[in-house]
Amino acid sequence: MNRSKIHRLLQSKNPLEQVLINGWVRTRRNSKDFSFIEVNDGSCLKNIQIIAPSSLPNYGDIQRITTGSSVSIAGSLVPSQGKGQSWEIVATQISVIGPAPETFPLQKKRHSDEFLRTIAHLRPRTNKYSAVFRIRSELSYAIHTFFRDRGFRYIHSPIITGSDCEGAGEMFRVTTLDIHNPSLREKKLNAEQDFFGKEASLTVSGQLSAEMFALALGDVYTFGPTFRAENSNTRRHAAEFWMIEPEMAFCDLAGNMNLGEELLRYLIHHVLRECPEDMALFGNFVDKTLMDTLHHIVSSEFVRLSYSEAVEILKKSKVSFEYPVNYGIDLQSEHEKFLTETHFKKPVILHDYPKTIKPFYMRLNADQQTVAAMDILVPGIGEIVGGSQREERLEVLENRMDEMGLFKENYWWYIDSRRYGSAPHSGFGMGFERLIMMVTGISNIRDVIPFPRTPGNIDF
RNA sequence: UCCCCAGUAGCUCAGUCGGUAGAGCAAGUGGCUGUUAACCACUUUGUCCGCGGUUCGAGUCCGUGCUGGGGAGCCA
Repeated sequence: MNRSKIHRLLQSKNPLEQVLINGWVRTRRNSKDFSFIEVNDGSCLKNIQIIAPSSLPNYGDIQRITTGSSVSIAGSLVPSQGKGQSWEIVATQISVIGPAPETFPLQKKRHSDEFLRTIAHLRPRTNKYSAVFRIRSELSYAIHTFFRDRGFRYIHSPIITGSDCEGAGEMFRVTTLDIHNPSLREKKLNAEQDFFGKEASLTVSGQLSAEMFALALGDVYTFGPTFRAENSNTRRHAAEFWMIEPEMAFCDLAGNMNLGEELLRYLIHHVLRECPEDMALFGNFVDKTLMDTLHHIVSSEFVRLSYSEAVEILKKSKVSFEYPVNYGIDLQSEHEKFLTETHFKKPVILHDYPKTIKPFYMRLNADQQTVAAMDILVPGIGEIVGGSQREERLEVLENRMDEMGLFKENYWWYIDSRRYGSAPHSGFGMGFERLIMMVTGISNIRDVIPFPRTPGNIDF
């Protein structure tokens, strides 16, 4: 007999004579002539109720099945006589595959997120975390669908990079040199002896690679792991996270903003439609306002505002910020929060920032003072997307790099793309975990990634 | 890295004015029962985060370290 997923059985239109399920026991209750066992197999949020009649040969063992045990159950799917579920399985055969002794840490009660983080290997067996990771999977699928439908190609940009300064943050060094080897230590380690013959790091962004491919395949995107060695200790930062980076040739800043807005709306719409049960859990137990917030985001246009307009609004707001607002200074978290959560109460796309606070690759505007940058800010999360139109003019790019004191030799290939058939192009990076946080209402990034990596924490 | 808060039973937490520790859940035993995080009764469980100090006496006060959380910066 083939194993059925509980998700399918619960959607059944008719009783089924012979079914087989495998899964993990969530709870068990004894009754007079039988035992109720609730089994979850991860295929959906719901458990299926098993009726284990006392006539089963191993009924004695069945009455001692503990929460967390894995079981295999054969029987028939019948309409439930009790309230609370439409189908249940009357078992004809039950076997315990792997028992869970009483030290099993997950109880039939609510646990704190902090405790569950200490047992990250077991937390996907809870309702909330299984829902998070089903949604994470569904969002990944939707991202590929979104881009494929629009003719984008998926590019696998390298994880290990030799570009020693991509400008997006501190990098993790990659080396095969043995720091425990005293002879090498005495000789002083140097990169020429190393695997690649020069310094190598984990990527902080696939953008530069994606630009090269956009200038060949037209519209491309990357979707992969990204690494930042910043000593960030916040609920919004991880040392290893996933990022989606579309890059479009012959596309300006407005087109870039359109794509970012369209992508966010599409993804929210997708999970609301495809994962209603899991989403209801977050709406009920994580954030009561989640559904209203998401429907609002899907149905209303994002606000588009230039940096200087934003500065004006903040100055006129009469709110006493801890950090004063002034043109030329990057906006602080409290300012972004005011715009998205108090003033507009919806996502805001800020664009055209002063060039002094943005990286070299962003396209210089005609005013010579601002660059064609854009950030999408959402309530509760802050920056979820950061992007720009790229500087496609060779001389302007080289001047900018000189101004900012970069070693152009390290970027020879990047600059080369502006020498041969250069074209206007734009793109952005979207933090995948921040997207999941927005969609689920979960407030800590450590709870939306299977095994989070943060400063001082690499267990599991 | 900086600022603030917390750390007590397996989990979630209470512990008053400084007088050496408690509840619910879990676990164990028995009962009841088409039950719904079942219910009822009884039972077990402590490096009060570590180290040092003040005190006749510290879970409680002070110092320090560690761990966790929130905020800031960096950003996605």
